[in-house]
This record gives sequence, C-alpha cells and structure tokens, in this order.
Amino acid sequence: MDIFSNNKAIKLKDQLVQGHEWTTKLQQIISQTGSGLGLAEDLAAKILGSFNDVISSLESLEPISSSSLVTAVEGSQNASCDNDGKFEDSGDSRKRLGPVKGKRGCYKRKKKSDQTWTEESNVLEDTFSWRKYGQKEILNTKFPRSYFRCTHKYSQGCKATKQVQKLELDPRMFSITYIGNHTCNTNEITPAKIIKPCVPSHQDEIIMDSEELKSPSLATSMKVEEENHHGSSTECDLQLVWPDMLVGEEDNQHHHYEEIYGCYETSAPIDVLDSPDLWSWQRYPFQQQ
DNA sequence: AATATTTGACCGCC
DNA sequence: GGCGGTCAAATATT
Repeated sequence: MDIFSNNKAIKLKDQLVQGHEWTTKLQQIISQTGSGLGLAEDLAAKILGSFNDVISSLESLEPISSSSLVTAVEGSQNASCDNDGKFEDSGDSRKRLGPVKGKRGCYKRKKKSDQTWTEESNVLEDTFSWRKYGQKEILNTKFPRSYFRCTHKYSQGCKATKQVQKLELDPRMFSITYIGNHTCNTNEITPAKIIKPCVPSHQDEIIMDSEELKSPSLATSMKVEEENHHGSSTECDLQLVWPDMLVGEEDNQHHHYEEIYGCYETSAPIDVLDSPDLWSWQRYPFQQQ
C-alpha cells in the first residue's frame, strides 16, 4: 500500500541508479582530467553519497529485489496472447512454421505506462545491454526510430525496451525512451563506484559518439564495430543506430552493420580479458531465441 | 554453429 | 486505413 510498492518507486530507483552511475562517470572523468579539480571531485563524491543514501533508503523501505521487480512489472505488459510473451517452449516456437503469412503470433500492443520516460542525451549510454529488434521510419520525422529490447528478454523474461531516435533539432542528440523497468538482475547495478568511462583502446573498436568521446568522456554502453572508419566518429555515431542514414561519404561504406555491446566494468575476471583497458566489451550473453 | 542485426511483414490502436 | 510497435526469416558476424 505504501508508495514504494508501486511502479513509480521502481522507476524512481532506476533513475536514481542511473544518476548515480552518471555521477560516477563524471567523477572518473574529473579524476582522470587531473590536477586542480579537487573541489569538483569532492562534489562528485558528495553527490554519489547522496545517491547511495537515497537508494539504500528506498531499498530498506521496500526491498525492490529483482523478484519483486518482476512482480511489479508483470501485468503492465503482456506482450502476446496467452503465453504472456514468455516463449517458454523451445526458442524456435516463435518462428514461423512455414511460409504462412498472415499469422504472426497475436500480441497485444503495450500501453505506455508510467514506467515510460524519455531522456535526451548525446550518448546512448546506460548500464544495460540491449538488442536491436527493429527500426522504423516515423512519419514527419527525419530520422528513423530504433527499437531495442533487453538482451535478457528471453533468458530472464526482462521486458524492458527502449526506443532511440535522433533529434531533428540537434542531430547530435538522441531521444531515448525507456519503456518498462529491467527485471533482469545481471549487471543491473554494477558497483558504480568503480565504473570507468568507456575509452576505446583500439580504433577498430571505436564507438560512437563524436570527437569528444575520444577523450575520456561520457561512457557508452554501445559499441560499433565498423571496419571502414573513413568518416568522422560522428558518423560512427550515426551508424550505430542508423547505418543507412549516413550522408556524404556513404559511397565508401560497405554497409557493415553495427553490433551493440554492453559495456561492463571488469571487477571480476570474465571471459573477455584481452582488453588492455579495464573495460571489457562483453558480448551479449548467449540466449536462445 | 551460435548469436546478432536487418528489414519487410504483420498486428493493434487510433 | 494509416501509423507505429513487434515479429521473425534472411542474412551477417564471430
């Protein structure tokens, strides 16, 4: 009955966690920038402390464990007819049984709930791993909209999705709409205190966002693996979501499609350790479809 | 072979 | 019927 049992609390917590992480990244940037920023570093530490306090208070009031998150989120999004989008029977059950058109599994369109919020950002950064599942041209908009779902949708039933669209007014910015909260519990709340900004160490592993990201800057959770980096990194950025929307030097492109990786901090040795930096670009966990 | 992305088709809502 | 969100076969990548 208290407010912490509802979805808003979950969203609130997610946003706090996000704020915490961004602050952490900011702190890292500050500390890497070096001298003369002690005050800023102090301030970032204080902000982090506040985030920690609020988050832990929230958790103590109502343990929002991943299981309770599942409960909270379920019911707001029943994706398909009766099986609730669980695809519990062998992953292949979702595939068409043959060249039968006109019978795609019936599904209910999600309604946007209060678990939907939009951010504008110049980075496509967050702590979750996403998998793109669609892209659409949107009427009267210049840029297409890309649709992402949580990588753990099938393995853990996480129903979080997000939509990303470039802003017309400022094509360097993205409008990112998050729909639903994550119910997956892997990497959900990485120990943000030691999160470092994603600094790609190899050119071929560059990511996205424009020149300034080559300097330690805001981290990103997405990675483009583009082998023909003739263009600016801004183009990488564009290619991340709209590989076909490149203007200009597009003729040189071989249309290698982007891949998206979750960017995780390696506190424990995981399988990808050849990364010279402290980040490991973890491929999306295996999963059956 | 396993997994991810692309992209046209399909579906529900307005 | 149009539009936007999702599905899933085909294709690309690792």
